[in-house]
Amino acid sequence: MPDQTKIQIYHTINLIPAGKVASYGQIADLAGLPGRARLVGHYLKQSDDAAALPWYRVLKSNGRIAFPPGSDKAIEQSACLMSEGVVVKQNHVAMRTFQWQPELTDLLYRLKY
DNA sequence: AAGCTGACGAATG
DNA sequence: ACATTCGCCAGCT
Repeated sequence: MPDQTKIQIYHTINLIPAGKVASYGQIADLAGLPGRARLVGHYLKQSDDAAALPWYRVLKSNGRIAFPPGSDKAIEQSACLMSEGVVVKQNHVAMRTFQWQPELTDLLYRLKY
């Protein structure tokens, strides 16, 4: 039996739309695991591309990339985000404009009608 | 068993 | 914007 919480977390990460980002804590919350941000990082690390997850869309709550500036991973993540239209400057993203907001976007969509 | 280490977060100075 | 402190807890010494 696979770990249920791990599945929940992977599933939630898969819901992040291209061109948007989410924080580790946000993923934990949406997966029903409030306060477990570190667990998200933990499972994301061990996943190692077998799951084809959009790991690069997950950032720290303050918009910073979780890797040291200039590191291979940081550069890779930055490149992936830029290719989706997310503006990355000095290892950080403007959460105000790029953070995924599920329920709010849902509301805006309904309000069109 | 006890301590440390994290792809973290929020609050505080 | 940066550092510190504390909360969090699965996995490894």
